[in-house]
Parts: sequence; structure tokens; C-alpha cells
Amino acid sequence: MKIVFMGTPDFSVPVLERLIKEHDVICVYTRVPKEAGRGHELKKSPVHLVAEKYGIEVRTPKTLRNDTAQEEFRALKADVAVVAAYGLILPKPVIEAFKYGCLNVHASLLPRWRGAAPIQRAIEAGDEKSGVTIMQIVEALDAGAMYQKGEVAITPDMTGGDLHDKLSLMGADLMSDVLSRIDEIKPQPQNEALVTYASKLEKEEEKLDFTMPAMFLEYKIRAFNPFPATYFEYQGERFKVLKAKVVDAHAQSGVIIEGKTALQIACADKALEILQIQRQGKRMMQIDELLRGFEFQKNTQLA
RNA sequence: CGCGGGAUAGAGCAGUCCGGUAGCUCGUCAGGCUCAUAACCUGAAGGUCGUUGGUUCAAAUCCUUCUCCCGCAA
Repeated sequence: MKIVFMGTPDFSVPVLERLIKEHDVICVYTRVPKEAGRGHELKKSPVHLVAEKYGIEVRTPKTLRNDTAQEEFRALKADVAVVAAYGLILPKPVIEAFKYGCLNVHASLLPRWRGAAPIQRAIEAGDEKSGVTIMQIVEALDAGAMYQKGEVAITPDMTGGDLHDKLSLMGADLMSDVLSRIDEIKPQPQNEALVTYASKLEKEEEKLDFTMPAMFLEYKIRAFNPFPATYFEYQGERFKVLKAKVVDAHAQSGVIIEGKTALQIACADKALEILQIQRQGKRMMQIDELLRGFEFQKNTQLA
């Protein structure tokens, strides 16, 4: 089976590597290298680097919405395109270019969490399970028929990063399996009544709002770990919060209940005890490490 | 050349602006107290202040080279 792979971030890499080992990847599409990081250097995507390592042709069109790009795509004469977090919308001519169309790895149990940030949204919402769905790509976003699903339990200590890694590996397994017996599987349509959307993560969401219930914030902190991470501001300095737990303490929302032996901040109902933190300019560290040389003033009201 | 912060004892920090014996909390080690303790008391060890060069009577501190870490923004 000749495959065209389309993907961009770390999530896509295990899928690509698996397909390279077990199938025939003839070309890789990924987002163009862009300015990123300090100094705005041009950075190739993780998928780009892996493809180069294996000596596979890499294409980085800015869009697929024109005849030239579509013709080049069709000219590959592959059997199927496998898409994993590519980052570009696929127009109809691309979707229908090959015999088996385009198969997608989506990091949720569809139809729940269609959209951009299914991994984080699942944890943020307090879901007890998540998973991966292998599905057909259609024009409507994440709405295609489903070939196969795999479930993962979301444990109380699982972060967005943890779940991301698990789903990524599971996606590689499932996709490889589906491709091996694609003619035997009859894809199932999604139940439109159960659809929910996972909107992309916005900057404003990263700031902790202590007028929310503590449990809600704990979910969010976990979901946003390690990226993009939540934060609060204390004396003009930004502190990223990577891990916290709900404790039974009460005070006005946003007030620091304890800041020397531990860091407890009051929320709408109970309080949040911060366990892992990253001070501006410093590494991420356990809270007790920071508190050896730094003290948060008790009773300070955080904005 | 996008903007900015940082590197000081095993850990976390202060000291740097305004050069003048390197400090705090914790940990470690020794001793003491205690039925006992992650408790308490006493004492000790542990740092060429990231690297290079310079200014100076004198540099953690001022200027300079390089390396590494990080926040923002994209």
C-alpha cells in the first residue's frame, strides 16, 4: 500500500514512524518551516525532521487550495493519504484523490471532542476516558465515518502531556492495523446527536481564575500541563502552575491562605494547593524547593 | 539580529543599582534533649560567586567574550 503521510507536530511522529516501518510511505506533507522560539529562527516541524532522517520526500505547500498543489498531490498516485494533525484544511479534490481517500487519526472518542484541542478539553472537562479514533476524512470537520477506536482511561493524575503521548502511540497502532485490513472494515457513521467540539486553547485561558471552583482549576492545570501551562501573577511576576491539588480550606477567592510552608490559594469553594511551579526565568520545580528561598506573602489578594 | 530575566554551598533564594572579610532557609555531618518524631537545642563541614579578558589598591558587584537555562511574543 502506497501511502502519503500528512502531519506536523510531535503527535504525528509515532504514526509516521510506524507507517514507515510497516508500510510504504512515498511522500510526506507537513507545514512549512516557520520562525519559532527565541531569535525567531526557522524551525522545521518534527514530522519534517523525521521524514528527512528516513530520506523520504517532504513537501511543504502553504495551502492545498489551488490546482497546482492538488495536481502534484494526485500525481503521487498513492493508495491512501494518512493524516495526523497536519494543520491544513484538505479541500475536496485532495480528499478524493486516492482510492481509499484520506484516513485521519483523531485524539478523542468521536463524536465527542471534534476539533482542535481534544486532548486538553477532555481532561479539562473531567472526562473519565479518552481515546483515539481512526476515521475517514470528509469535508466537514472531523465528521467522517469511523473505522476503529481505542480507549484510554484518564486517571486523576494524568496530564495533557501524558495523555498526548499515550494517544499518539495508540494512534500509530490503530492506524497501522486499519491500513492492514482496510477492505474488511466497514466504517461506522458518527452519531450527530452526541457531537461536542473542542475549541482551540486561547491565551486568556492560561491565566487561573480563582473565582472558579478549585476542582475546575485542577482539571485545567492538569490539562494544560506541560503546554501551554496555566499561570497566576504575584507582585508583577508570572508563576506557571504545572500541578496542584484541591484542599479543604476557605477564604475569599484569590487570597493566599498560606505561602511559606506550602502555597494555598483560595478559590470559589475550596482552595488549591500548588505542587509544581515555574517561576519566571527559572526551571520548573516542586513547590517545596521554591519555598526554601522564596515566600509568598500570606493574605495577598491575587488578581 | 523580535523583547526580556537568570547562572552565588547538595537544593531554593538574598546580596549586584551605591565595588571593601560571601549571607539566609532547608539539607548533610557531629553532639544534646525526648518514650518518640519530618520536632527542638548546640556546633561543624561545604562556595576559585557559570566562562574569558579588562578597569581598580580592591570585583559576586563595573565593562567585555563565550556557554547554558528560562519567561514573553510569534
